[in-house]
Amino acid sequence: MDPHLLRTFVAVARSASFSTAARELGYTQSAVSQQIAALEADLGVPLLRRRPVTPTDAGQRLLEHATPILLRLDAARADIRRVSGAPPAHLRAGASPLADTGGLTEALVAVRRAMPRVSAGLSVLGRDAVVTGVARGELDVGLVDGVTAPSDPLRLVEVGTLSTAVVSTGPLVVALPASHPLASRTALRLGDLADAGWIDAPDAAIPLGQLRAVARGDGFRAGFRYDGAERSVLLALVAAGAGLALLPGSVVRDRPDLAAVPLAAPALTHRTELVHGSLTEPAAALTALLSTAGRRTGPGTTTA
Amino acid sequence: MDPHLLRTFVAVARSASFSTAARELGYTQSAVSQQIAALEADLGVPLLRRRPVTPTDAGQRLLEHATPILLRLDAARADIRRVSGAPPAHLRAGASPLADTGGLTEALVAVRRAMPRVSAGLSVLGRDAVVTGVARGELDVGLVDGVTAPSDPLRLVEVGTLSTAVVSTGPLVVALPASHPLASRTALRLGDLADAGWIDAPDAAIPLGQLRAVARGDGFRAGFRYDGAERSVLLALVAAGAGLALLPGSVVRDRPDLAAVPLAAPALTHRTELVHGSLTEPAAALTALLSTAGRRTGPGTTTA
DNA sequence: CTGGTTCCATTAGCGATACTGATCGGGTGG
DNA sequence: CCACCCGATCAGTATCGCTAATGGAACCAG
Repeated sequence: MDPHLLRTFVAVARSASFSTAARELGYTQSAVSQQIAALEADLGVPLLRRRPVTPTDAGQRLLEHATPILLRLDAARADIRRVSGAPPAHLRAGASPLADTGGLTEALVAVRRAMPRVSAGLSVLGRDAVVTGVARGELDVGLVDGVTAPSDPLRLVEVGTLSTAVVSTGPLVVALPASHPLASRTALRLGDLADAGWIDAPDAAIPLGQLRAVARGDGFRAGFRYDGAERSVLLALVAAGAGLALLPGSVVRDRPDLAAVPLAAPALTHRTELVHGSLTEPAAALTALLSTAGRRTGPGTTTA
Repeated sequence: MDPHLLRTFVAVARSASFSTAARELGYTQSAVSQQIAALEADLGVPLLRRRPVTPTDAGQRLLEHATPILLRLDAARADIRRVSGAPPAHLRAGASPLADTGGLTEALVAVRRAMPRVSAGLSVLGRDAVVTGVARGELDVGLVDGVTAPSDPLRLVEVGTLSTAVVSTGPLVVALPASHPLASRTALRLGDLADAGWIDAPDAAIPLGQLRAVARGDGFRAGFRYDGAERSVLLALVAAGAGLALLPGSVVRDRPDLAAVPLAAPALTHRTELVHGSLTEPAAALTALLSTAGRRTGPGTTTA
């Protein structure tokens, strides 16, 4: 179970082709074939059906493990690189689309003022991509948002020794067209809306999957899917009656054709958390500027 | 970052000796020396100080990653073995000392009656050992107990694709000597007891570390440590005034020299959860007998 | 100070490993 | 039925990773 073999196994399974994977990885087709054979010999089970190339049950299981293992190996590398070597001259931040970046932008600018030689960058990415980016060392800090009960931590992808700190929390609102029968309510219960028509907009609103996980209720069926991250487009969809959307209260500006009704029950808040590994020098300056609320640390970790 | 190298690195760091680790692993000392050198060359950093053998900062970081990575690799192996190959003729269960094994013992016996050819076994282990044992495939099912807010899952060691199900929940009680001033109370708030003298008995009572993590309060200092798992000894210690202990209500039998006062706040319950990977045939029979309450599944997993 | 001991590093040599390039064979589509 | 695509297999070779032997530093006893 050499990581090398795992990596090519993942590539083969993803591309459903030995030869394509070989080209991707810079091997010959023969090498890939032998690597897969070695893996199968080691585990004593066929992992792939050939022609067409499809994972077997065992292969599927291995795939589910391989990605996190490879991620964790990268994370270890990145972690070690951070503690050794000179402090880097850049500061790369990542944020999920709905994260509260208010403090971050200011802090980034402030760090650049204090350390003019460091270049700064900010990328907006999916929630998981932010966390894995930080783990891999491609980002120095990440800002991730999500929905939880007020006292619970966000449920992030587990990658080991990352620290988190709460940056801000706020209410959630249901966005409805102004003409909707519930638009005049002052508060809404989620249970009443399980059967409403929702827009599934993973990048522009709270993803319905996350909602189902937290609310434990089933339902929340998507009648419409929006794959962009543009908030104004999403709100236009809501106004046009494509469905409802759950959003952090802070992002819904007053619009005449929309109503934004606070969520009353269950008690859920929108929260953005700061994620980072052991801090490089510029990143430490940044987090110092951001750390207002109480610090918290991932399981099995201590904050320096 | 071959797992092979990681494994010997962990062994060397643990034993603080190249030669001892070599003997443990069945290598020559030379091989171990070369493996460590290879790892250091790969990462570009010294991982160990020699004479005496001590991890450097980078080595320490690597150690924190290596154990979970190796565990996860073992878990992948075990997972694959479970889906392939004949159903095993044994059923190995593990349970943490305070887990509610009431239903389990009956279920084990029932499975043996239904499938006379399977041999059954039960091991009482530490909480983490139960979870890692299940992950590694050394156990087919595990019963783990812990303390949480009523609607929260137990915070288990993260090893990937394990499923969990609630088996039972119950109240928590504070065990006090009968002569204690608070012994006559009908309920106690944990906040009032942060500064009391506690007995830290990780195997015989709720570990104070878990208590601190869940209650978010600091304090709960240990005035006395008991490393056994014998409940009667712990209760005798409490009666003798060595300190307080937090226990699941169900395990404190009436004793004249003891009081067991329910915990009123914060709202915490004692819960035992069933942990398992994909189920072998006998294990499936067992869990079917145990699954009364609602099923729940770990992040990133689906229950079959 | 000296000889012995312990421990890790280094080197030489050898067997195993893992790659490339070429070839084979089966399945597919024109 | 032929051409082609794709994965398996084989031969050959370079590299890797092990053992065995040796080297050198630190430590200890006398």
